[in-house]
Amino acid sequence: MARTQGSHSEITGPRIREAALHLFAKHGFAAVSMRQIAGEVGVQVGALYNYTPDKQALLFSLLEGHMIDLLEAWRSLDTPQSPEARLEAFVRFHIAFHLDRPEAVFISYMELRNLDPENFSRIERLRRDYEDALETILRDGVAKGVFALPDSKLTTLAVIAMLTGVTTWYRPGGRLGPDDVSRLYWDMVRKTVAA
Amino acid sequence: MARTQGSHSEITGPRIREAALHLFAKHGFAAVSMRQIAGEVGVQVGALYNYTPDKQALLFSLLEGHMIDLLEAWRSLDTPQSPEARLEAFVRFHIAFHLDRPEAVFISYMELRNLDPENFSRIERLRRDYEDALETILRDGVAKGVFALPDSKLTTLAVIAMLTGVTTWYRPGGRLGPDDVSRLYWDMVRKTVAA
DNA sequence: GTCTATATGTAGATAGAC
DNA sequence: GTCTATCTACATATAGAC
Repeated sequence: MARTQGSHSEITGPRIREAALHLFAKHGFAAVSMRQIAGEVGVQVGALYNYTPDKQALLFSLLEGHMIDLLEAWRSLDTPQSPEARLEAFVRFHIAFHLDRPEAVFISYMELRNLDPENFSRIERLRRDYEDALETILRDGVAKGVFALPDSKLTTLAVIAMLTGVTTWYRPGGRLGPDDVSRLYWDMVRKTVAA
Repeated sequence: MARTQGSHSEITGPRIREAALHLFAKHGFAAVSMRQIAGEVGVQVGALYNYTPDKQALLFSLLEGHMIDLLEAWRSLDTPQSPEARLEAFVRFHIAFHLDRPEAVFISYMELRNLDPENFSRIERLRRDYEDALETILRDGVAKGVFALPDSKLTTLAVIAMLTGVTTWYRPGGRLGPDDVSRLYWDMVRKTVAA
């Protein structure tokens, strides 16, 4: 799908990122060629290098963008006071955010090993920041006596794994809608941490 | 690391599978070349094709072997009568089995999309068999009134996601040993399904 | 900013000697 | 059963014209 020559800087950049996100999610970073990405966008392969220095930087930028979006979205949310209400807000936020961008979630878990070491560290730092948000809620609830958990770090990781797992089976138009899913997961989390 | 010529059929096959498992887990299927696998084993690349018709078949065989091992191990376990005891047995089994072979677990989740469609279906069928084992326990507990869950399929998937998540952070010699981990996860699962 | 052409390397898989 | 040599295809990335 080659395109006639011309300058399209404002739209080509985002389209490259979208195409890369889509293809990386479907086939995996290593299995996707720059030519495939170019083909999906409708440009020739050389044009991609006006927008990214190399393939690795393109992957990193997608993963970093996703983590920054996640943290920003959570921080800009008006969170309630009580630990229970804050935990419920976190559960519902996490599910809604993740169901909204399954491809970004997918590559953010799957393609970590294709990052070079420095890029990997940066993503891990962002991930830890997000985990800390949940752990803080849990610790606070324990301190106030409304939650009971033997190990706040392990519970944090277990809850996030459980919630993120929703993206492996959820399909729009399926038996359960997003609100059903949020409610059911919140039920489970609530019981898990209950005092 | 080339090796002098000679016949080693009894040992080369397993060593190829080990090397492939290790390299696929570390770098990803698509990022690993047949030459790398041969190098790790200490043979030349042509020799690999005495043991697998192609790279795809090698991946499938690793994933299928893992799922069959998992199902066999669970089925050969003497499971108790009561739903609570059976659920506890499942949780402890799942964690012990998964902590024992982190690389096979890892590629079994990460490399599904690199299977061709028919191979993918076969692995999915085995995975569903395993999920059914847990769902049967949960349904039984609900019928007997000892568990309360709004949706046995969703709870099945949530519990498996939570338990399998242990492989993403567990490291031998870390703060928590395998028995600690099993106990803590069992605590969480028990509360989640409690009536 | 995009194109075409290309440099350079490496991939999966096979053939035939030993 | 393994080796060496090779076929064919495709990879990332760059140079220079438009």
